[in-house]
Parts: sequence; C-alpha cells; structure tokens
Amino acid sequence: MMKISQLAAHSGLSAHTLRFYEKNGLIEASGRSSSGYRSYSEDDVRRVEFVKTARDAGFSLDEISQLLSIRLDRDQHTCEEVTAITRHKLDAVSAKIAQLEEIRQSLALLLKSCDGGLDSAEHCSIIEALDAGTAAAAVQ
Amino acid sequence: MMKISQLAAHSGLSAHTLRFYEKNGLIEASGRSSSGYRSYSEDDVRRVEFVKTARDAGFSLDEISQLLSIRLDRDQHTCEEVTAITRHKLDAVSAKIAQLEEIRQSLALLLKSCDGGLDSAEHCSIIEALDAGTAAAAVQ
DNA sequence: CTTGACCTTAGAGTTGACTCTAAGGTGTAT
DNA sequence: ATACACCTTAGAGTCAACTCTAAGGTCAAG
Repeated sequence: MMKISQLAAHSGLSAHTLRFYEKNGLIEASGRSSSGYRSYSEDDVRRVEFVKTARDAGFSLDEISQLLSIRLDRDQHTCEEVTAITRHKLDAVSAKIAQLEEIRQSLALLLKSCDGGLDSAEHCSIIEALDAGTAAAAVQ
Repeated sequence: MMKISQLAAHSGLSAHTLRFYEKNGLIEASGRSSSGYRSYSEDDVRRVEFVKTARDAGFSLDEISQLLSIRLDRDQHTCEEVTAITRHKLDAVSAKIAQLEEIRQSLALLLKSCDGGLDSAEHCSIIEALDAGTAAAAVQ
C-alpha cells in the first residue's frame, strides 16, 4: 500500500493531480490510514498507470473515463467501442495537425520574405504581408 | 464610417469579438455617433484586417499587440524585431506539431493492433496496450 | 519539544480567446 | 404606437486540465 507522495513519485503525476483525478472519478484510493491518509493498492496503482498512459497517448480525461469503464467491465463491451474512441481521437489529432501545418506554412513564408536586418521596419515585408492580408492567403 | 455590425460582417469577426479586442487594446473605433454607437474609419478597418490576418496566421493576441505597435511606428523598429516574433512563433508551432505527430503515431499503432470487431473487449489489444504502458512507449 | 516534511479538505485561481447575459437605450418600418 | 433589430456597458461564464491556497492535522527525527 502506497501513500500519495509515493504514488506521485512512481507515476510521474503530482499529488495534486492525483487528487484532482480522484475528484473527477478517474482513480481512487481503496484504503485510508487511521489518520485519513489515502493508501493505494496495487490495483489502484495499475489504474493510475492506465490513466497516465492513456493521457500520454493523447486521450482527454473524458475519453479516459470511457476507456476506464470499458476496462473495468470488458466482457460487457466490444472492441468496436474502443476503436471508435481511438479513431475519433486520431481524426481530431490529424485535423489539428493539418491546421497547424497551414499556420507553419504561413509563418515560414513570412519569414522567408523578410531579411530580418537591423534597419528600420519601414518596409518590413512581414508587416506589409499582414497589412495586405496575404499572409494566410498564400497558403490557401 | 462603419457601424460595428457592418465591420463584423466585413471582417468575419463577431461584434462581441470586436469589442473584446478593443477592450484589450488591439483595435479602436475612432468615432462615436451622437447616440454613442461606435463608428469605424477606413484606418480602423485596416487595423482590424491586420489583426484578423495575423490571428489567422497563428499569432496570439499578445504577439499581435507587439506587431501592431511596430506597424504603428515602423521607423522606430527593426525587421529583426518582427522576424524574432515570427521565428519564435514558428518554433512553437513546430514543437506543437512534433508533439501531436507522436500522439498520432501512438494512436495509429493502437488502432492497427485492434480489429475493432463486435465481439467482447475481453482481449482488446488497445485496452491491453494502455494497461501495459506500451501505448506511448512504442513511439519513444 | 520543536522543526519540517508530509497529509487532509473545500474551494479559488490560471491560461487564452472568446462568448454570453442583463438591463437598458436607439433607429426605423409599418 | 409598437415591434423589431440594432446599439451600449460591466461583468460573468465557458473550455480543459490542472495548480495553488488556506487552514489545519500527522508523523518521524534529533
């Protein structure tokens, strides 16, 4: 049985975060010491590790909740449910990447257009591009 | 001279957002009607367009403030200042993309491992990978 | 016996960029 | 005259995932 600071050290999540996850129903401490300190069983620790791994894989806390309830009761759920959540997340991440790629492209074009010299920005081509509205237009 | 709803229609920003930008010092309405309605000059409109273009290019409101003060007083600033802001943003966007690419990779691997069938999740390989901590590990 | 590191709780604050609400005044068409 | 769309303000609420604070109780070492 671990105390919260030990679990924090073990999991790489802060004690604050562990309490926060508990408050949101993601994890629990199955025991308490006589003085009220949380104590975590091996099962509790595995659950925390699951949450951490899922979080690192990009799932939101809400999605992790869904995955946890499937994990807890596997034979009442299907692989299809799990892949649906995963596919949905993958699509969202891909969309976000695409959007950031466009932004990166705009920024790269802006940077390429300006020498970045130490003389006055009187005719700075970045400012001019933003003024003319051609900064993002160049990408689309 | 435009009223706020006209500028909203013209710029693609909501009237709420225009007022919000004003409150944050990004834009202004140089006039007011007798009844207190904002009225925007052509210069005001150009400034709003600048803000919109910069926002679409990925700059934060804070960075846009900096760009605006350079734009307002170009000969007191250098191209180097402008490129520094832009380069900094480009680096941040690139870092974010790299991070999301790792997540995408993890999710793609998870998805590939599971058939997604309609039978029980008893042995779902996604749940197992998250349990074993091998979901993100596979990427790093 | 005191110091200092730990633990508890409820609840507030943070971030960025909006988004909305309430309560009221204005403008115009019928 | 009355409906309806517009405008004003200060300020509160939203999102996600923490992060921190205050005010206090617990525990081991020296």
